[in-house]
This record gives sequence, structure tokens and C-alpha cells, in this order.
Amino acid sequence: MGIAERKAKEKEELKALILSAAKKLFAEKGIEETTIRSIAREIEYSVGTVYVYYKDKTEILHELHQQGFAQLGGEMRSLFNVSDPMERLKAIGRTYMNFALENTQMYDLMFNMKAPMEFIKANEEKTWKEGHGTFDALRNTVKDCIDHGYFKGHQLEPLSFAIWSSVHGMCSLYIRDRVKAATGQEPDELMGSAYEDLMLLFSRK
Amino acid sequence: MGIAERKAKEKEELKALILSAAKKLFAEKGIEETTIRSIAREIEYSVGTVYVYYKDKTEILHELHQQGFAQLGGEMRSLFNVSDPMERLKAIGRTYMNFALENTQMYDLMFNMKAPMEFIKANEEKTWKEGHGTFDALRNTVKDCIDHGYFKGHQLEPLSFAIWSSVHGMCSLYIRDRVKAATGQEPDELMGSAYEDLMLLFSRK
DNA sequence: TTTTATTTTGAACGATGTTCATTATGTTTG
DNA sequence: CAAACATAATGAACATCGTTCAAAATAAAA
Repeated sequence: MGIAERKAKEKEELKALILSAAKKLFAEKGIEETTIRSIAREIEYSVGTVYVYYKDKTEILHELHQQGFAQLGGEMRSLFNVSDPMERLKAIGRTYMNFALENTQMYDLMFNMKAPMEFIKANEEKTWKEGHGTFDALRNTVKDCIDHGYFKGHQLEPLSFAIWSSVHGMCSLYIRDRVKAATGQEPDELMGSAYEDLMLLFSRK
Repeated sequence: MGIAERKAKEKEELKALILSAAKKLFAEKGIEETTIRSIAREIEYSVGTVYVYYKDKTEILHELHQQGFAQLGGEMRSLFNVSDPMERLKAIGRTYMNFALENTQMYDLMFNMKAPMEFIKANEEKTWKEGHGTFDALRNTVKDCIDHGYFKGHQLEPLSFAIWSSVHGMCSLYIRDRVKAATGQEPDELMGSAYEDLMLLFSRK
């Protein structure tokens, strides 16, 4: 079955080619501006071909969003060896925020856009594995912090969500262009100092 | 000049009619699904007429977004008489969150969508008056809290932004459908308990 | 009544996501 | 090698979107 094998490989290659073109384009021009036609033009195939390999645009966005989680997850895993739990929490937050600021379009897709969630619902995939996994990492670290005397009187689940929300909120406001307009401060500076203020709040015993 | 007067009034009325139709439709069906054609159909005028009164869709969205700020601002003003600053901060946060949960589409427009910000940029309105005003109310309250011994060691500006971010983050994740998927908890319950956890964190002297 | 000004209209344009009969290419078989 | 079959690629066509603008309808003025 050498031929069937090669064919299958070629199909996979073209699928990956489409995906990488989409990734490139939407990091460059943004998600909204990345059309199926522009992807087809980029890889020098016709529009129709894109639809042979992906059933619609949300499927492409969903796969990209998974790639994003793979990257973020990888960066997070490299922090698991930080033994002090509060230090680890801070490191996770920083990594998360840096990821958002350096990959604004991808972050937007992962945590703001509706397309990936719609794909999940439409395909009866009950759970959002990627997001779930990332949140687990945070919750475990928060648990460690509580066990080490931080966050007295707090409940694990709501607290973990609140912590995630606070960093996500900063990133989201930044990406959606509300920071400068509301505060009058320089966004990039404010993000750094606000993050430190947040961590100061979290790390009080 | 009775006629010119009446004409001007009629123009204003039609403008308002378009806006209210848009508001109704997008609270019902969502912003993305509210098209210029559907607005025209709702008020029983042609598409072209809409463009006589609004230069494009972002202008409509911008006006709606201003209405949203007027409403939120009004609800906030009624809390200015709460004398204890930490109580006021908590009340502001609750009001803000309730507004978001009860007017998801409007909140989305005000703090997530790009259209209103693009309109502001395109029209050389240097500042985002509405957002700026709302943030000022928060900052003043945070200032009062600091003066009363809360948030020791924190800086006003970054701290205020961090507080805003944390509540906005929760609302944003809720509206963009990430809460259940990531945490596994029931969103509506979690929002409440997470808010309390957040306030517990803020109110520690 | 005729002329002028204003308001409303909807066909038309370009761009989007998507579909599918047709064409082109590659593989197998007689 | 040629004919039959299978697979892959194509791009015109469709519906919908925001938007434009010459033409028609209506109102005001002369």
C-alpha cells in the first residue's frame, strides 16, 4: 500500500499547508481580514480546494486555536518545576500575559472569538479539552498556594476563576483597544505595573 | 420658520427610530446578526434611507454604545452617596457586573467590539469620553479606599486598572462562552462566588 | 400650475463564505 | 499501451453583507 500511504501523506501535507498559510495571514493582517480566498491565493490553489480539506472556516479557526493552546500549554509546562507555589503562580501569569501580548491575534481567537466555541458545539465535542487543561494547571497551582497559607478564607474554584479573569481582563482590554482610551496611560507600561499590583495583591499572606 | 423646524424634528425622529430599531434587534438577535437590511425592514423604510441618516454601520454602533454608557453611568451615579469607600467599590463592581450579565450584547459592544473604537479613531475624536468617565468614577473610589487604609503599597493608576480588569475579565469570559468550558462549573453560580472571592481579596486591610 | 428643493428608493457593486457540476490528474486494469 | 476508473482540483454561481447613487416620489416655493 505504498501509494495509498503517499496519498494520505500528501493530503496531510496540503492540510498543514493551508493551516500554516492561514496562521501566517492572520498574524499579519488579523483574523477578520483573512479570507478563504486570501488563503487560497497564498498557497496558490483555488478556493474550492480549501473546502476539500476543511469543511468551513470555523474548522480552520478551531485548528489554529488548538495550535495556540499547544504552544501556550508548552510554555506553561516548563514552569511546573518552579517549586515555590506563589512564584509558580506569578510565572504562569507572566507567561500567559506575554503570550497574549506577543500573539494578540491568536490570543483573541483563543479567548475572545466565538468561532472556535461554535465549532465545538456544532461537533458535539462536549468539552473544551485545551482550555480545560490550561485552567487545571492554574487551579493546581492555586491549590498549592492555599496549602502554603495564601488566600486564606477563599474557595479554590471561584478564586482560580477570579485570578484567571483578572489577567485575562487586562489582556482583553489591551487587545480590544480600551486601555489607553479609558485610563489615559501608555498601555504597554500600564500592563506591566498593573500586573505587579495584581501579584502584590495575590501574594499577601 | 415653522416648516424648517418641523422638518428638523422629523429628521431627528427618524434618526431615533433607526437607532431604537437597531437596539431592539441587536438585543434580540445579537450584533452580528443585526444587518442594515434588517433594521430597514423593521422600520419599514428602504436600506438607502438608513444611509441618509447614518453614514455607516459603525456610526450606528457607536451611538448605541454611547447609550449603553449613559445607562451604566446613570446606575453608577446612584452609588456615589455610599459613604464607606470599600462598600462603594463593591457596589460599583456589582452594578457593573449585573449590567454586563443583563445586557450581554450591549456590554460586548461597549468593551469588546472593535467598531466603536474604530469610529472614534476615524472621526478624530481624540478621547473616549464615555469610557474615560466611567473609569474616573472607579479611580476616585479606589483613591478613597487607599486613603482609608486599603491597598497598602499599591499605586492608584495600575491598581484601578487591575480592579477594572478583573471584573471585566469575568464578564468577558462569561459572554464569550469560556466559563463552563474551562472550569466545568455552572457559569451563573460561579460568577457570583468568584465576585465575592475577588471582593474578599480587595477588602483586606 | 410650474419650478425648485428635499426625501426616499432599490438596483447595482464589490467582497464574503460556501457549494457543486465540470475538468484535470493520477491509478488500475484488460 | 489504451481504456476505464478513482481521486483531486477547479472556478463559476449563489446568497448575503455593507455601501453607493442616479432616478423617482414627495413636499415646498414661486
